[in-house]
Amino acid sequence: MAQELLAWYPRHRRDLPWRHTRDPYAIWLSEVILQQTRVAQGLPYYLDFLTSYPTVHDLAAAPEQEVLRHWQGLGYYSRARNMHHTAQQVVREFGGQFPGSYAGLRQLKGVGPYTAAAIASFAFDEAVAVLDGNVFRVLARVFGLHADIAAPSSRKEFQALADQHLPPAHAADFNQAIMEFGALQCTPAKPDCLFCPLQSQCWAFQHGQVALLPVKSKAKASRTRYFHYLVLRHGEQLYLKERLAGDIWQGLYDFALAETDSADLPATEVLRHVEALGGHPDTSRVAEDQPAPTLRHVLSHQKLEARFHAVALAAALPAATLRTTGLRAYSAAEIENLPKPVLISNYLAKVS
DNA sequence: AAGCCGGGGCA
DNA sequence: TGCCCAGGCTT
Repeated sequence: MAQELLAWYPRHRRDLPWRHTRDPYAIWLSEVILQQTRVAQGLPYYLDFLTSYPTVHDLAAAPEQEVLRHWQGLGYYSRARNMHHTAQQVVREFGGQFPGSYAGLRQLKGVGPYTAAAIASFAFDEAVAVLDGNVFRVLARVFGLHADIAAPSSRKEFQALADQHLPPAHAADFNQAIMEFGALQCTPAKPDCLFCPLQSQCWAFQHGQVALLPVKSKAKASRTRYFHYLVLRHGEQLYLKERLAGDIWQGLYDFALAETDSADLPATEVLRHVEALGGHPDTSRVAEDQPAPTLRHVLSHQKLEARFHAVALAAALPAATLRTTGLRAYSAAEIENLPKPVLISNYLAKVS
């Protein structure tokens, strides 16, 4: 298998920027960005990060909020927070040098089994096999493995197989090759079996089970949440707050939020929430602020139905409210520079 | 082992 | 609508 993949790779590989470097920092950056992310989506972010933060020292010196703003739209924001934390750790504890082994890399926050193996093999030629969604799929089909790839217990079986087939002298190329092969040839749907170099040795092809493998148990259904945002405006400023730990979008900014179990929130309830914040609506403007736009937003595990209730205030919110809620008035220019969930960006684009 | 954490592209 | 994507952290 390794021989076929190593022959296939140079003829089909995509020309991607992180394949032209041995710099562990650049490779680490690309791997963190590409976790659960398609190449096409991650590529512009990789270029932006490398331009904005050419070295690990630059990234470590940046404020976390600025890093999150650059990450805006990529999702899984803990990746950005962990990445920033790790940059500071690498500078402070290792003099700006990344650990040079799988075991050392594995100690870094946000660097799990996949990413450690990727960096160790790509940057340091260490003979450790990567295991990502592509590798799971290729191995399941070629070797006819029916273990549930969503179950943590089946990892050992796949990892052993990958390690066994990894040519120690060609670790980097083999890892790149098998992932690229999964991304381009042995795809989830409609793989190109007709012109596949592994056809003669592929268990799934020989047994007509390509479409049945890999086996993956279904994720449980996601829940629906109803967000009622109070878009409080005073003059030319809007009130926003930072989202805290314990829920989605930690570290990003949104509006004052009332979450209920209904898509509707009567005007009297909106008013009650505004007054609870010490806000006094400018009654002369209430009419023009209706109706409240609704945006739907789908996450991997939640469906959000968000209604944006715009309220013009006759006066600024009291200082006590700002202290207890974290709300603050921002100008449009300031808001542009805050890291925000795509849902909030979409709303702002819609009303501006 | 299970739950949680985004967003986009595609059939 | 459902599935997948160069996964990792917390409980």
